[in-house]
Amino acid sequence: MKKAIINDETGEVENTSVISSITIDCVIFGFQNAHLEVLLIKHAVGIRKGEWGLPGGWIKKEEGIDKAANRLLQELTGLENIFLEQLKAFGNPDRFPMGRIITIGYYALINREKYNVKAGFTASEAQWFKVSDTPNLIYDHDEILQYSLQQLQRRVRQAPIGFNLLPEKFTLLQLMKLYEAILGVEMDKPNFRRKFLRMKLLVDLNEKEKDVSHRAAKLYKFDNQVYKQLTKKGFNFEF
Amino acid sequence: MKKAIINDETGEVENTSVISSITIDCVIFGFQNAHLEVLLIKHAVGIRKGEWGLPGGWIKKEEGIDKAANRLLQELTGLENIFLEQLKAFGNPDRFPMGRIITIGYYALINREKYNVKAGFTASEAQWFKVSDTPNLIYDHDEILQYSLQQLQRRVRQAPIGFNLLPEKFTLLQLMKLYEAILGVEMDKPNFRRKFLRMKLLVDLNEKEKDVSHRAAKLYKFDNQVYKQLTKKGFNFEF
DNA sequence: TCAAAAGTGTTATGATTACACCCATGA
DNA sequence: TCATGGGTGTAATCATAACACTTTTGA
Repeated sequence: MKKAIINDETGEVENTSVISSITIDCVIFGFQNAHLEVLLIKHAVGIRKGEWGLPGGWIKKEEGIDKAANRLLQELTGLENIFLEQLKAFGNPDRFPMGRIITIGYYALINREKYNVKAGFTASEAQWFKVSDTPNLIYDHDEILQYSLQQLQRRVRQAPIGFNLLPEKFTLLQLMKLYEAILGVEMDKPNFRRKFLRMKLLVDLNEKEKDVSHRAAKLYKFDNQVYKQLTKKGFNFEF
Repeated sequence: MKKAIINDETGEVENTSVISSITIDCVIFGFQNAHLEVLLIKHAVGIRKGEWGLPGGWIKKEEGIDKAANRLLQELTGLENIFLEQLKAFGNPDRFPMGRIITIGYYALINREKYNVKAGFTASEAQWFKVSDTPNLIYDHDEILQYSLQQLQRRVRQAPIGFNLLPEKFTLLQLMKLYEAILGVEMDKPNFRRKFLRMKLLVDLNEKEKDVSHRAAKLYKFDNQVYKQLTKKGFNFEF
């Protein structure tokens, strides 16, 4: 993590096994109670102590950038094989006040059910925030978060990446709430279910919800194999 | 340009006013004779002499990355206010054989009518290639080109960026050929014209083609102001 | 029996597709 | 007059949107 390597007050780099002019910052999205959330880190030391920012770190000299982002994510969450995509590089000359550092933004989509089992950070250091209700972030992290949201909204229409935010088994209403939360729109339940079922991307698990105080809904899962077979000539997730 | 700063044989950086671990590489697209083209540079010195690659260069210490990309583009083409967007960072540890250098990819769309007037490079150094018929490129530039094509195909459906490749005045068939070239599909002429005209994005110039050996077509222009007014709730350029 | 969400049905409207066909112009 | 592309018409099909309605379940 950043604090172990850079002196946050002088901006000097204290470890020469990394590339000193580039960092990685990662927007980690989760979905809970029909809300899109983001995992933020509270800075423990330095002049920015107590302020919130995106999790990030350095790239090792012999390490690819995707690999570095995966490593950081694994250090932070304890999870492997997380959905992770690069956003872009952010490089305003004044984005980091103690020196010229370009950062490469990533965003990850995680299934909060898995995350809760073994979080790598204590609650005081890392915390989930609703994306609609985040504190002011350090450096240009607000800009990176903003961009990642737009990117998520674009990508979720091009490919079925949203499923990475859901548990393996989910109901159609959960799926609809997910799209509503990401795209910030309201949808029609009957039309949504027909549209999605017509795509033939969901596998009916012949199971039902349990312990709900209303009619139990069917559970589905997303089958990536089926998707790959169907996706010869592009797919559309417009809503 | 790169050759002025880096020793291509040793990989040593001979200029300390730049960030030595990051470069910029730019895919410049043009459109001519119903073909999508890309501008490549022939390396004049070093061990890669004679091979083709993307135009690129260094980022100055006090310079933002978008600004650096714009500067490079202007040095190369003599044009200002070109459409330019970042692709992403490319950072495989072995992408550049003489050291660990991460590159930030950009792509630009230029109107070839304007470019031909005042090219910054001589014909032996810079040359247009059809994207369907490019030579093997140095380093990871084939990967960057490949990615930029996909990105162009995605972006052209989300926003009317394709117009940057056309002359200011164009016919509907030219526009259709552009979409066909970018997306690699065949389209139906009557349906295309109706669909595009229905969007109300084109301004009828009340002018006609000249010197064509068939019925002269109406000329249109794209009005970005109109687009911005219409684009409150997103637009769709699916074909 | 009520609330809450699951799930089905129906209809109007509009977009898309796949054509056939006529028009204008220079060679 | 022919080739070339410009441009209009039309009908079948499909997707979408809006909303009324029935079903299931636990409290």
